[in-house]
Amino acid sequence: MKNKDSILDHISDNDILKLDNQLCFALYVSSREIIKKYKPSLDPLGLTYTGYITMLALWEKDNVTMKSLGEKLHLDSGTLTPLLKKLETKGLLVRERRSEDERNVYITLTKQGHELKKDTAIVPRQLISSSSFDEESTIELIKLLHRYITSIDK
Amino acid sequence: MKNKDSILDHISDNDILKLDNQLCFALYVSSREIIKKYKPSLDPLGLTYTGYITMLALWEKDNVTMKSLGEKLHLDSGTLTPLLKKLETKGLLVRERRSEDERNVYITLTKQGHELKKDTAIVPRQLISSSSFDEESTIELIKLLHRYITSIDK
DNA sequence: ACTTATTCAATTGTACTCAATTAAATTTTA
DNA sequence: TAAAATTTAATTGAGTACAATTGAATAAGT
Repeated sequence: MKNKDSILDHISDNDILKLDNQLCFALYVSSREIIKKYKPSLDPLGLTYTGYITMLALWEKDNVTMKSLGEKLHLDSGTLTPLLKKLETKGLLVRERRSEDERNVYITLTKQGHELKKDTAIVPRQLISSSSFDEESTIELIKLLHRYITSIDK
Repeated sequence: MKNKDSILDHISDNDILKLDNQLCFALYVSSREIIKKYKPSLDPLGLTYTGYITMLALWEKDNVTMKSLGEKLHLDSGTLTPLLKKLETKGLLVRERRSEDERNVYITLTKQGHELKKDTAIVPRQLISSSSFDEESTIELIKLLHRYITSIDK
């Protein structure tokens, strides 16, 4: 059984180093540009981008350990500990250790944290409606990215 | 002429806030995860990820102003000034103002900067060959991302 | 020419992001 | 059960990102 021909077999050093051929660079730019677009919508809510996606995760499921939250968001304690402390200070959530296993920190939304969800629903709507990228391509792109993340995760 | 039905017309607040429906989150995770994958390849070269893409841009075209380099990389002076100073300290490039317009800082690669290109060509090859994501999808993904970046830029 | 506006890089301050280390709690193993 | 290994969060330090401000140089307007 033959291996399929790979692009790598024929591409020159010069071409393989071109910025526009790098998946990493396309992801890097896209990610930073889209995060910038969120700022005007998030500022009035008092949320940073990282705070925003953390709240999205918690609105889906709170009363979770920091570890499982970190796995969902692909963030570690170095990022999450200070971020969650800030969100706690803002009154959106509570961090607590429980006697069953004192190592874990459980994150639970407060009433205020739950209530913020209503005001936040306009955020993705604003983003999508101000975008000139068509819905079909957006859905296709999200699907491809999920497949990519699954492949890179292992 | 009727407008096409938009997903936004029917989707619930709950669904539109789901993490897995957010393009921004898929981009955010993909970008950070792929950058992490580069670290083992870049460490031996003494390059950070940002230093790496900066060198890619300069290997395509050096003797450019910081401004035009920043536009290519979507980075501003707050990020580039300290980064370029570090790359200059490492002997990879030179930063200089010219009498024709003292506002601009021109970036030029040194001999050492040019020579690093040879050793770097293995980096994207290592990444691609260690990836379980197929080439066809990768190319498709890059194309979609370029279209997306073009659309978000304006 | 002179004033005003613009451009560009540098600086400052805030907020991540992550690798590596530390310390406490729990689990596993001998 | 006592020692060793593992798990979990917190901490530390380096390196970005980026908005906002500053200051110098140049361009535009009068």
